[in-house]
Amino acid sequence: MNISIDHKSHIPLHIQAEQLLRELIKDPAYQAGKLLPNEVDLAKKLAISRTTLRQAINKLVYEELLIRKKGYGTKVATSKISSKSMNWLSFSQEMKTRGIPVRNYEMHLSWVYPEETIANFFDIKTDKKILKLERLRGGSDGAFVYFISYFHPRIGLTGEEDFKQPLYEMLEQEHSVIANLSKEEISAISASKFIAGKLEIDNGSPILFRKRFVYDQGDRAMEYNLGYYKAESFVYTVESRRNSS
Amino acid sequence: MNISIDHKSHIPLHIQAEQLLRELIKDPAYQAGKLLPNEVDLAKKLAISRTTLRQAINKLVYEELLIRKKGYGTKVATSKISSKSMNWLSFSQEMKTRGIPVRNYEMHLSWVYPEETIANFFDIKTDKKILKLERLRGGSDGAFVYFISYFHPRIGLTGEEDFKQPLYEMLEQEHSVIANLSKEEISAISASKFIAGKLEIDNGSPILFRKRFVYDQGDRAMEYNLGYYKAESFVYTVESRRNSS
DNA sequence: AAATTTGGTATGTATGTACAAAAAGGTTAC
DNA sequence: GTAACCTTTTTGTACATACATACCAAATTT
Repeated sequence: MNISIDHKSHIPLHIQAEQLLRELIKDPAYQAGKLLPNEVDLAKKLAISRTTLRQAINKLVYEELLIRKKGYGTKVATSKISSKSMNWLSFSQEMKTRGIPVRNYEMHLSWVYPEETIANFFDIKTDKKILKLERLRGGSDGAFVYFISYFHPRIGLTGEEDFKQPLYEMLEQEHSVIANLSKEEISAISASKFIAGKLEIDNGSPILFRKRFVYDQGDRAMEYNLGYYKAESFVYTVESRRNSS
Repeated sequence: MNISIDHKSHIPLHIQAEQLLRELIKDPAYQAGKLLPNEVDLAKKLAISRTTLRQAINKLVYEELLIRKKGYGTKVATSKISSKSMNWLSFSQEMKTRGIPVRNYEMHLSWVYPEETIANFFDIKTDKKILKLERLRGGSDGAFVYFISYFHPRIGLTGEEDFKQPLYEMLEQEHSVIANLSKEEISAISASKFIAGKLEIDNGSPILFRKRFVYDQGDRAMEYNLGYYKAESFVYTVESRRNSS
């Protein structure tokens, strides 16, 4: 076992050291809390400089796999963090689980020149129009969310699709595009005049604002979505668990 | 402006450099894609070594705020989704990853009879007082969040603990209670008079409100936490992936 | 005009060195 | 006993230096 460092390899030493460490800390003894060899000794043993070794250790420290303590040593973190277990739901599905029937109050399709941020996200130029979908949606007693979606040209949307059925199902069936990864930013903002008008609330009322960056199976940007939720009517829930081992 | 490095300060140079960079890249010119000054020049200008500067840059690269290209330069990442999907972070940790030093503006401990909802969550009676911790926290330029925490009596908090250090670390070390599961509800609300007063904003301003139910390793309720975030100052990020793999 | 070479620039890799600061454990004095 | 001090161990901070490698653009050749 006991892999070692190959100085003649074209693979950088700190990368080799990093991989070596990853293997090393799989040892139950280390998982149980045993201290790693100290930096100076380990560097000597691997025949690399302390600086190079630290480069490797630092990476694992950043990933919260290792914990270092000055004057004490380095050990494997007791429980690493991962907050998967996520709620990957479209709006329709979200509402269904809440038992609320969805209604579309307004729908508007248009072709627009993308703003800078969107063009950057899609990695396209700003001189080519893309499809913009706006929807005012809610339950039986009124609208409570305004959505704006932009789609990557790669998908090949014509604007003739049926946007009344669940969006992601349609994309999957009609265009073989599967949403795979979503990065979301949730914040609170004041309602602009436009949004306040749509949601029929006072100007400046609190809005739960959700930006959503959606990627396909190849982790390529596919949709940029903005959601403006009427304050009282929407709660975003997140469940995260620490997983030891 | 143009902050510089204080060699006499007790704050490590690479930390100073890191904060300086964080400020620097807020400049719209850099956000637009302009290249940062090259390492050698910048190090010279700041009167620190290239190694030290690289330490700072590396951290931002890890956070996906900066992108470096060999033979080309360093620029601000285009879609700066603040990465790190881990919503499992204590407030102190959250701030640390953002490079904002935490300050406690107010702290108040009290023993109160739990409200119905809290008693239900903890599965206790309402006639026994529990510990309530209120904290007004923020950065160097003002408070931006008001926290209210209730703790399960099982933990055995006396109120004499040091609540200035990171909460979950303290609980783990002093009371061997490890937070394991967290369910969160995020919504937007209007600031009540009380909260508006604490955060020094107008009555009715938008607030990002986070309810947090925290469970220990045995999935037993341990903390009930309410967070009122000043609107502009906090964005909640979530990253979720469909697991078809 | 198009393809290729080359040089300049910037980051990437790697080492050696020195001292600082925190933690742990042992020693001494009371 | 135990509190205060000292010593050792280990990570933290910081610098100077050298060469490697990728990217870009300008000069050169085809």
